[in-house]
Amino acid sequence: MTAKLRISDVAKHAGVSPATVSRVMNGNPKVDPALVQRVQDAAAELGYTASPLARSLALGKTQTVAVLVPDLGNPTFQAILRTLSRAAAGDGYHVLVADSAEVAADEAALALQARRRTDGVVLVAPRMPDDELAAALPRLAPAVLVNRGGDGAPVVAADYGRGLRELIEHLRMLGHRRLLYLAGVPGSASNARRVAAIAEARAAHPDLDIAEAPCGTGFADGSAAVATVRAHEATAVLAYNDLVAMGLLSALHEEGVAVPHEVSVTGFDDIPFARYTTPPLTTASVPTDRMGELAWSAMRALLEDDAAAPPVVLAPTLAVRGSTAPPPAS
Amino acid sequence: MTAKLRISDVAKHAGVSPATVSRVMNGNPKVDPALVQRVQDAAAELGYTASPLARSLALGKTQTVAVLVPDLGNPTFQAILRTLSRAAAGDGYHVLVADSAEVAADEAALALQARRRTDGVVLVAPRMPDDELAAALPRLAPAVLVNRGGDGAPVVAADYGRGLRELIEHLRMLGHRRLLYLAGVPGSASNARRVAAIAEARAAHPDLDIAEAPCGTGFADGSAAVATVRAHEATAVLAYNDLVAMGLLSALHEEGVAVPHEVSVTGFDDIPFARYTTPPLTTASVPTDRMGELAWSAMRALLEDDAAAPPVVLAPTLAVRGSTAPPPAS
DNA sequence: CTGTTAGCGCATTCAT
DNA sequence: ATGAATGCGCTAACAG
Repeated sequence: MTAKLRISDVAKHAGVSPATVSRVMNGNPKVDPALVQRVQDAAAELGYTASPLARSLALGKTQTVAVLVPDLGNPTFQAILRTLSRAAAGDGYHVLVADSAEVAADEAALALQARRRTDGVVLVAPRMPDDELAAALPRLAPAVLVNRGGDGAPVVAADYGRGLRELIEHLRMLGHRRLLYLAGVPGSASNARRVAAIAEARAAHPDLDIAEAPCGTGFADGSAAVATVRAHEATAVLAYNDLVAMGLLSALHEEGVAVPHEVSVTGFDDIPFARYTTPPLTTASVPTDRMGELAWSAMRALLEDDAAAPPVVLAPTLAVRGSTAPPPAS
Repeated sequence: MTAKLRISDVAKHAGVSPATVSRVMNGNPKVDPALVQRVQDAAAELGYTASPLARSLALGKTQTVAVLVPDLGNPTFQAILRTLSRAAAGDGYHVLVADSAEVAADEAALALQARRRTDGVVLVAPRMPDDELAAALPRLAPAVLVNRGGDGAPVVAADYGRGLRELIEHLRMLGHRRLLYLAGVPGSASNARRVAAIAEARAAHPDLDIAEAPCGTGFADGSAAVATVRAHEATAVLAYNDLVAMGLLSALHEEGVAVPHEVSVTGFDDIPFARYTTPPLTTASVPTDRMGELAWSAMRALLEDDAAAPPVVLAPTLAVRGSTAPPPAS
């Protein structure tokens, strides 16, 4: 009963040719209603479903897209994958995931490989150098870029610079003048945007003193940065992202430093856990769900409408919570 | 140069037959070394790579497995997907992901559909009823079950009952006698295991008073349970999982209830964020990474060794952190 | 060892 | 409107 059925089996059972069965299965309008019925009955009776594999080979389309992420453990990428996956499923597409495990050197090869089994690929925050990306893009098309610029592919990104600017402005309005930025990976595009935003803020507000310290992108990095933070005279800390902020919050708590009473802390991304830290984290909320949806829309446009979607840059929104407050009276 | 190359193109370029090219590409040992070289050169020169699609159709194998999860937003499933995906990639396999969005009624269909494009499917904590699962399994084979029992498929699971027992024992040793269990979804297998463990504990320790209250599985549920918790006289709360515990911790903090001084709280799963809550969460650490690896091993065994792996039940380990302490002297 | 033939399962010309 | 042939791109069985 679970034997593999071919289209010819159904054809015989219905007393028609394989071609007719194919037409019926694909809803081809120019078939005799009577035959349609007979074929459908036969198919139902046998429990037949066309082989997606054979179909893919014949049609040249797999109804599947690949999504390449640097790390499936990163909340931001998880959120994007989740919404993208659901949106794609809504349109009858499947998703093949590839995790480069943050090894930039493997990305291009992984993407190419995944692309060959699919109709297109979504590159989420690819870490590979610009020239490598530019070289790979033509071979990957149709492709969509998330959180990374590039030529030859629609882009869906968040405006990290703007997010940090708003965070800085928020702290400034609270009265903070001495800030400390805990940087992410030096080479990354996201970090560069933030650094640029800091430069702008300095120019716009000469009374603002913003120091920068190397840090990292995870809990442990934030936790380890506690010494640096205490050594500085800053009254507020801009963590690279929520993970770093959470690590810092945790370490600060252990050392008995009150947040936000003695020092304010901000994150970035607004991951689901951000609102449940102690105190709840003030952060720049990146609309990852929307990004996942838009990335799919862009891909679908390339796939079906054959038209490239215009670049989309989403503005993070400020989420003010308990980890920021006016600086201590001193 | 990016034109689609067929095997025949390489064959002509090398002056051999397509079959020979195929043999070379697949490392067939019985080919003249000279020809091997010529074919490899030709392939390299043209930049040829065999079409995975055509290969799949001819071989009847896709080198891809499907992973069905109830929710890509759940940290536990994310962790399993992550390690599973990397393990599979290590063996040259790809992963197709399907998210049922917690709609149990769609699971079987989704799994079947995904299975047709792949060589096997890993069902992670499927929510569908037992009879439906039993009916679907034969059609899904080869399949691997994670955190859910079933006939006809290798099982990789965590011993939730044991985890809760250890948590209870930990609290008992601390001196707690009145506990409150915040339950998950009533119908779920995971919840049933915990409830059974509670029954055992009651039987073993008559002096233990363990109440149960319906709650849920997310932050919001835990947060909303704060009223229930305060109404009870319990000195310790066993949250269904870490998310519930975090929501509760947060709400408790807002209401000025000191943890663990006034009340102890335990979680379950040990998600990455558990050690960064305030206070850090005492929880039963479920080895999700190991589970992802084992699930892949089981699948690979079915795929390549054609042998079913024996069921594996992993014991969670107690992670004692700051959210539990002896009950208040009262 | 190598080339030729025949599928894998389906969609789609092309005739009728 | 339907059936018969042809191709999608590759691998395997079969000769030679």
